[in-house]
Amino acid sequence: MKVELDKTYDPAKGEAGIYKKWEESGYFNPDSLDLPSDAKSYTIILPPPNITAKLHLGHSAMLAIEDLIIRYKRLRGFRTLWLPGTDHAAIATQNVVEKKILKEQGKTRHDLGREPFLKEVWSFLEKTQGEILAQTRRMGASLDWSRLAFTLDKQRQDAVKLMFKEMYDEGVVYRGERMVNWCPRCHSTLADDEVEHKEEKAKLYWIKYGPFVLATSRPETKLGDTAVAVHPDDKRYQKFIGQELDIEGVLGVFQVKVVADKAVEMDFGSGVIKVTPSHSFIDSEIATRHNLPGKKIINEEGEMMENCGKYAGMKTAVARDAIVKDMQDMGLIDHIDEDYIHNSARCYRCDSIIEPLPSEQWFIGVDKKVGRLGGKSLKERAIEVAWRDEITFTPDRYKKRYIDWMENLHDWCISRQIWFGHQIPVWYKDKEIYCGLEAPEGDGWRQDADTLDTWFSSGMWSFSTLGWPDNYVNGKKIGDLAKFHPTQVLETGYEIITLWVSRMIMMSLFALDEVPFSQVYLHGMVLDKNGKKMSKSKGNGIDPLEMIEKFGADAVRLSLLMGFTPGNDAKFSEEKIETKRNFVNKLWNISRFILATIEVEKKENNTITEEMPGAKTLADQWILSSLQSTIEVVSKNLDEFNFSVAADALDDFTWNKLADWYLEIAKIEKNKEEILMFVLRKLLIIWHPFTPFVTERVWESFNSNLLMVEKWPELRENSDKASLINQEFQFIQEIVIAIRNARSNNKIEPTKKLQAVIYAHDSEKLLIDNQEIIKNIKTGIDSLEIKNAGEKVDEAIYIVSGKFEIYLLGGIDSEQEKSRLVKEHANLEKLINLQIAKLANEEFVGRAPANIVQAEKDKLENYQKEFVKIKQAIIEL
RNA sequence: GGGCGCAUAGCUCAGCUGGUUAGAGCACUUCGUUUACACCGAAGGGGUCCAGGGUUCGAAUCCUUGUGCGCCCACCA
Repeated sequence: MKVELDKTYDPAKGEAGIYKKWEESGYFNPDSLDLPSDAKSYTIILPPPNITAKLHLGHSAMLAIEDLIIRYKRLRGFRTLWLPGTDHAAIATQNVVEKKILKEQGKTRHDLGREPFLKEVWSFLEKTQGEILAQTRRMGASLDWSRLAFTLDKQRQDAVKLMFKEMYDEGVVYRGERMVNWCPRCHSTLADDEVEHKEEKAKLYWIKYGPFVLATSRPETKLGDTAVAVHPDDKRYQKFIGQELDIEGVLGVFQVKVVADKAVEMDFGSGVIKVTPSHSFIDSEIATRHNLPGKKIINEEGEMMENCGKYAGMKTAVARDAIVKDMQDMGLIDHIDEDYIHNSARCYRCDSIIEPLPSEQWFIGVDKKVGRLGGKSLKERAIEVAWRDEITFTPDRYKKRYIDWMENLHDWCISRQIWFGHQIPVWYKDKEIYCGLEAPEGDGWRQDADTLDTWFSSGMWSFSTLGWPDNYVNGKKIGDLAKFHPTQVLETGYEIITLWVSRMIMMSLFALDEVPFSQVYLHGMVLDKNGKKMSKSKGNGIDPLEMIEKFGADAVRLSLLMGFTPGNDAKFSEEKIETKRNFVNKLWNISRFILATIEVEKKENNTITEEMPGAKTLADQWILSSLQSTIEVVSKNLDEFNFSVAADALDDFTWNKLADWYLEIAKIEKNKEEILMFVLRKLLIIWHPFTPFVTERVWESFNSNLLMVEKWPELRENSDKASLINQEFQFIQEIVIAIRNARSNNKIEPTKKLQAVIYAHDSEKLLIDNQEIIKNIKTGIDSLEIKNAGEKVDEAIYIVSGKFEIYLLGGIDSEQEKSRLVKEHANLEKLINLQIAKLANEEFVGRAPANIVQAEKDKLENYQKEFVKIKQAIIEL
């Protein structure tokens, strides 16, 4: 039978059906793959998207890359597992839902209360999670849905509790009163890397402070001052160091001590700073070094506390104005800088100004030496595995960034005063404290109200998804954990190295004493066409679903895979997707043409063979050897994560070699069914990881088995013959292009036939063997004479190169022809002079390798030959 | 303040360990409905590879300085 494909590829027509077919086959699940028992595993755990909103293009890029890797490895015979999941994203989700209920119901979470609020959160996330999973399927992601996980489902809750308890028992998790980043809006602590620093203009107040004048941007914190500090080497203030001073303040006179500390910069301001140990990180450190008391004056609401007299209850910003006014009345303000630029710390989720506060919180001690880590700390082990290349980074510059960041890591504050998340598994009763998986027996126990930082649970993602702790018995991995951990590669965005990658490494080392993955591949950000981050508020985003509907999932995938290099951001536009849609259609039409020329019977494993079909002509040999080297290049670059390079090579083979040349030749030489079929099969297989839908759809038109689990073509060295074949075919191509060029140049009607005489120097046989190609492949030659050499032909268009001479009869436009020859002549003259100069340079001839010098000599010789002939032709014209 | 990245055709980018007349796609010009594809085909125009200096027989490629843009980290009261 003949297979007939539609004239243009319509992605909408088949994508959903194909995805369903894949899913129903069960092959997304590695347990269903038909593999030898010793087949190696290849695992990627999907970075779980936050359930705060539906997916954006960045997620699509991630899915395209990971699905590419997984499909490639599956075709290569690996036991591939790509495990899906979503992230509860504690604080982010809570913020979104808080905004939602405020808008819809006019209520805060406190109006609702903990349980009703959490109910709202769960119904919200059910909806977004559904959207996210649907979008993921639309991209064609071959994820094992049977292992779908959520960072806050029952299994993960159990894992988190146990992890917390084990860390608590080892003393890695501890509770302590420390300075924390406090977001008054979220009413919670934040980790250091959840704080963003934004440059902005503020006022800098120069205030009279006892014998000093000093600068501060936060005069209201004066109420919490317990010292002033100067640099130990500052000559101006030597005599004050160690003194107790009486300072006049808005609430009366108070005492401060003068201390000397190197943290103070002499050149900034007046070189004197007021020290507010309870509301500044730097001041807190100074206070610790000098044993200074702290005085807390701002509460968790961001309000001045009762100990602030008449300012009590005011928000800090209000109190600041009030205090400044009072100080002015008292003559305590020296002057005010109105446009002082400084960095303000803000919450990465709600943009509120961060208030540093002392607070009792839970921490992970990254410097705590741990028995199970061989007496080393989490930090030490996490750095060590990178140095030893137990984990490698692509691009490798991120290894340094990772290590730098790790080395500066402070203890990680993990408790959050929000409701949505893993509640801390600790119970209190009077002075007693209990950490465990369940509430302790007996009355009067009260569970810690706080929840865990979202990165605590996502840090466990590599192994909590694979069945830890159930699959970890007496220090031995069993089940999925044994089969799939450590995973092979973590593919994620570089912006998340510190937040997530590092946490995963520490958590896995602690729980299993092994790395979570052996490679980290980092992709860049998808920017809009002006190079700006896409964001909802800017309205410059592109909705992936809309693009899929318009151009198809394959086109969207290709547009995110090509033109992206590892770790670098890339600009993106709808036009780019459009060009990829065009390519997908080209691939479809190549298939359409081949299938239309061939009788095929739809059957299982349709005539697939590792044996190359016999090549009858040069073109046959050429396309087969090109295919072979393309397979090599694509495989190598996929192995090295150079996805764009791999796709470029495939694109070049498909369009420039197969479609533009071989298919045209097939129309001329005929009887190529076997080779066309062979090439089409291989082509569909190697394109499949990039464009799974269109390839599967073509495949299913003549196969009853699935392309998805086909076998990747074998790699073999291209024979020495390949380079000769290539050279010979290129020779034919040069002649064809030269003839077309001459036609175009002389403005010859496309339908007008020409006569040609070719002097082939020593390649007469080669050209005669391929004369049908030369005559018919868009060259319009009706009679062709080929000889090794011969007489000049009059009244003909003359084309000369180092390798051949062509005379074209029947269409000459003398003017055009002359100007073309003159141009060519001038160009050659330039080249010849360049070569002569090069070869006259004794140092070049003396020092450069002999083969390079010889090549340059040959080049010159060829130029000179052409030059002479062209000169002659111009004269005669 | 410390670190990293980028600078190549109008646009988006390739150019690995230095060696053809520096490439591709889009855009542009001319021509084309020869039945796979106009989401196409053929031919063509377009670049002192950011600037200065250095290494080398030879530099877009290596070193150095500078300029411009972008990012990360730290942070100034």
